[in-house]
This record gives sequence, structure tokens and C-alpha cells, in this order.
Amino acid sequence: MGERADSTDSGDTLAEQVYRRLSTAILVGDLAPGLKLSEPALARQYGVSRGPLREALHRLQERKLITRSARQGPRVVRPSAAALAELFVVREALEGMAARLVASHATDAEIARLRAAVNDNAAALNGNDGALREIDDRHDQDFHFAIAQYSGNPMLTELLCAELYPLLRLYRGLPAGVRPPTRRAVVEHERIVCAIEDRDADLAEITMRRHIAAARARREAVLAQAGTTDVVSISDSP
Amino acid sequence: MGERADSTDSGDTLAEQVYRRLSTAILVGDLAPGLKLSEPALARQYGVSRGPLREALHRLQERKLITRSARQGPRVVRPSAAALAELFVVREALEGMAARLVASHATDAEIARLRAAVNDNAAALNGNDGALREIDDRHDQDFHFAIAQYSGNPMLTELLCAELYPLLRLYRGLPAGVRPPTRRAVVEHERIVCAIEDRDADLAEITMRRHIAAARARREAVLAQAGTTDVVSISDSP
DNA sequence: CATCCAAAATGTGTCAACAGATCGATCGAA
DNA sequence: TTCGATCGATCTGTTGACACATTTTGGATG
Repeated sequence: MGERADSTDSGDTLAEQVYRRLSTAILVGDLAPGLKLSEPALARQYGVSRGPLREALHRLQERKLITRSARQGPRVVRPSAAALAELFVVREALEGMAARLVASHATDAEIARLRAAVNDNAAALNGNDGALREIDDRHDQDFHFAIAQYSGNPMLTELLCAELYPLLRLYRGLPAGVRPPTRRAVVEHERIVCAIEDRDADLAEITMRRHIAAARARREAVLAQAGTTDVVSISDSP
Repeated sequence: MGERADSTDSGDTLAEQVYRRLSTAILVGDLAPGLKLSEPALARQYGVSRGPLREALHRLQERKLITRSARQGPRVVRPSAAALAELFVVREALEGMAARLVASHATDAEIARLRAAVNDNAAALNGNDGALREIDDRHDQDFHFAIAQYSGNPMLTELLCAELYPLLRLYRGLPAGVRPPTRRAVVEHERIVCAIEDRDADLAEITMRRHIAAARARREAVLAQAGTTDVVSISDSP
């Protein structure tokens, strides 16, 4: 699986490609959290030299996806319950502001697209019972991505979509497979969109923040009875 | 002052040192915004090879302090009025949350230190009239740093102190020398600390957000009649 | 049988050298 | 004189190779 490296070559630099591939590999879980990485092994695996690989690793380090102690080699960051809680707090502040901006500055067409997305989500959820959990999850992602996009603040969008959401996706992998019920999330999304449609910035922000705070509470309840993952080490040859 | 570059040598890797030196050089204004950088020139200037330098540049790229178009070489990011406005919005959301967290979770000792800092600031401002503008500015920085620190959320602290504030400092350099009056800022700081002392999280957040929104409005008013900076190019030999 | 020391192997940090491309300059022609 | 093309030089992207440190493994010894 994932063995035939789909040639993402050409276009930009090698370091950029390795950066993207490593990033997705970490987020997808292909490189387990806490895993100790080896530069020569990764270089052989991706078919590049150690130069571009190290540059990609440094970018990953700055993105907080890997940690690099001196002379110890890079390690995939190991998510903790505390870090997850901190992340949710930051997300609450940022997405609350995003919802506020959408309510005040977004165009009617964008808001209509938001409404359509939520309606689709609700229909999918009501239609077939609980079989399409991951699709729901994708819809949830789409909704929050759309909010970030329509905020009209590129820096905020970048911060949310390119930094926070990836980290969240990584940390979420902790109790892999366990997903809280999304039915409540859908009605909360509905409320947020209603506030946005009313151009009520204050209500939009408050509703979004409560939505995220509730999600955090649910996840913390799930994490309360989950164990910790152990550290594995990568092997060179299969 | 600040000429005697405290020898940051030894301890960790060369790339790390170059990263720090380049970062401060950009933030201090030693490397002008929009400046096109040359890897060989920088390598000679810092006495290292191009390898570690490129790694440092990639970290700087991820930190949004430089931009790297393909085959064009890195350039110091050029701040724009739009980016500054976006930054202030993000800062408003994040620091509002930080103030809320301080009001709810900080210890009495930390709050007392906040109060002391604000009192010192007010005293310095009232004592000698307007001579110590830059010291005031430093106090302002210290106040916001303290709020970020005492939030008790390391991720939020890191985001504010290590990412947003440096960018803000860089963008602030636009109308260099021009500083808005800080007298108003001091009384706003007072109000924030009062809300925190009352453990009123809602009021603390609202006050902080208004404080930052006001600062943004003032700065935008200043920027409205300022020109744009032109692009310079670095020369190899002095 | 456990322990300690040594030596090899692996890995990180760093550097110098090599293709390919891009940018500028100079020279020629209309 | 001005526009364009060709030549040259500089720079980026990339690679392979070299010190130094760290760990692991093997053997010798108490």
C-alpha cells in the first residue's frame, strides 16, 4: 500500500515534494507518532539525497510536526492530551473570529454555499443511518474549511487550514477509529449558518465557539479512558 | 546598543545559529523588507557553508519571514497594509482568548506581577513626559508578552510570542520612527488588568479585544498617509 | 552468568563540487 | 539610436563525500 510512489515529480523543487509527501505521510499516520526517523533511510525511501530531505525536515520542524533534539535525529511529534486541549482553545479563538468575519463580510453567494453544504450534510446523515461516518467527517472538515476560507482574511485562513487543522488531524489519530456522534455537530453547524445568514456577527462567533468547546469536551471525555501509544522505530529494509 | 552580538556560538547546530541570527537580522531591520537574498553572499557573511544556510532559510520560509519563488532566490517578506490588518485581526482573537485564560486560570502572584508591570509603565509615562517613547514601547511589549505567558496555554504562548509578535514587529517597521501615543494604551492596559483582577473572564477578553482593535485603527490611520518602501538589493562587498 | 570495556557500524552535521537555469551585458543589425 | 539576440557569469538545486559523536555489539573477565 502506498508503495508505488505516485510520481509527484516535476513542477517545483525536490525539497518541496519531499516536504509535502512527508507531511501527508505523517498526517495520514503512515509515519507513526513518536517514530524516530533516519535521514539515510528516508532519503533512500524517497529516492533523493540527504540535502533536500534535511531542508524538508527543517520545514516540518517549524510546522511542529517533528521535533529535533541535537544529535538525536528527528522524531515524529507525539501528541498528548494536554497539547490537544491547548489546540482546541486556540482553534476556538480563531474559528470564532472566522465565523464573525464570515457573518460580517462574506458575500451572499458564499453564505448560500455554506447553507448548501450544511443541508447536504444533514441529508446525508438523515438518509442512511450511521454507515457513512467518514463521509460525515469529511463534511465536517469541509464546513470548517469553508468558514476559514470565507473569512476573507488570508492569514487567518492559512493559519487554520495549513497549520491548525493538520495538527488537529494528527492529534485526532490518537484513539484511531473512535469518532464521537456527529448528529449533534450537524445541528450546531445549522445554528452557526443561521446566525451567519442573519449577519449576526456576535451570535455567529458565540455559536462557533460553543460548537468547538463542545467538541473539545466530547473528545476529552473520549480521551479520558484511552491509553497512550508506544514508540516504534522505523526499519530500513522490508 | 545591541552591537556586541552576544556570541551565540557553540551549543547547538550551525543551522540553528544561522536561523536565529537571520531571524533577528530581519526583525531588527538589518535585512530590509523586500530585499533579495543571495545564498553565497549570506554564507560568506556568516562564515558557514550553503548547507546549513539553506536549512535556516527553509525554516524562515515556514515562519513567513521570507518568500521563495522557484528559481528566483529567497526574498525578505515585504509587509503590506492588508497583511498588517489581517495580522491584527488574528492577534485580536488570540490575545482576547489569552486575556480570558489569564482571568480564569492565572495565579494571584502572576496577576500581581501584571499589575506591577502596568503600574511601572504608568509611572514611567507620567514621570517624564514623552522622552522615553521606546521604553514605553518595550513596556507595551512586556505587557502583552506577560499576558501570553500567564495564559497557561503553551501553544497559545508560542503562537503569540514566537510567530505573531515577530511578524508584527517586522510589519511595524513600515513607518519607522512614527509611534502612536501610548498614553491611551496605558489606561487600556489598566482596564484589562482590572478585569483580570476581578476574575471577570468575559470582560477581560472584551477589553483586550477592544484594546487591540483600537491599536489597529490607530495604526491604519497612520498608514493611510504613508508611502510604500522600495526594493533594494544586497551588495556582496561593503 | 553478569558486567564492563572496546571496536565497529550507523547516523548526524558539515562542506566542496557539479548540472541546469536564469539574469545581465555586450554586440550587431535595422 | 534603439531593439533584439547571443554569449557569459552568477546563482539555485542537488549530489556525494568527509569528520565527529553515539550507539550497539562482541568478547573478555571477575
